[in-house]
Amino acid sequence: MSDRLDLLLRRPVLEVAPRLLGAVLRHGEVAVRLTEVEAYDGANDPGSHAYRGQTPRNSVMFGPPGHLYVYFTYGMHHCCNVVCGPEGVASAVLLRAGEVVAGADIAQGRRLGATDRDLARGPARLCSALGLDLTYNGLSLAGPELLLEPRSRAVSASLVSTGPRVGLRPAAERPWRFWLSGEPTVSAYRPAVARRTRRQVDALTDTR
DNA sequence: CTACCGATATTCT
DNA sequence: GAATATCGGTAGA
Repeated sequence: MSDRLDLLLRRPVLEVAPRLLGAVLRHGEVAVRLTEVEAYDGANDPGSHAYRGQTPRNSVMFGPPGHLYVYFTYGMHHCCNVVCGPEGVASAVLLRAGEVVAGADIAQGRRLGATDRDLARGPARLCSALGLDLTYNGLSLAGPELLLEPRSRAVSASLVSTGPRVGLRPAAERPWRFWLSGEPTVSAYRPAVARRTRRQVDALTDTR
């Protein structure tokens, strides 16, 4: 891993996350410039997969920085994170959205029907556009297959917006989502909502 | 544009 | 059994 990437990813996750805005993640011919990320602070963060300790799914988060943590959710989607902090500290940055800056034809093939703007607009869409799934879990971001190219300097703070994370109930108030202001590829904000259970639906629709 | 909802594996209670 | 770091399709304003 380049010294620059290693030094960056060893910093506290709340410093790393905004500094990844504008960085480029490459997988083969496809490259995405990151426009939206979220910080997850391991054992200190009730919203983190690592909050209750190590499991088979989250074990990569507990390893060294500079690797990709990929998880499978909702029975059909993949999402990916950059593991950061020193080994043993299970913090990570969820890659929520980006702009496809190379290999758009390949990304289109993986995201049939999507407009350019929507190719990587959302964490599962970003994974799909880059062709990332569980077989990439734990892979190094220092190449050759996967390469994370950080900016030499963080984007100006005036271009960065922050707000609550998306889709979380625990610790939803923490403003740990970071995005580039005004970028069209930033995902639509959807607050977590408690959905009715099937039983409640049945009770409401019971005619009797 | 917003709102809702189904699909569905893994983890948690 | 229920919740979940989501998305795409549909309906309606």
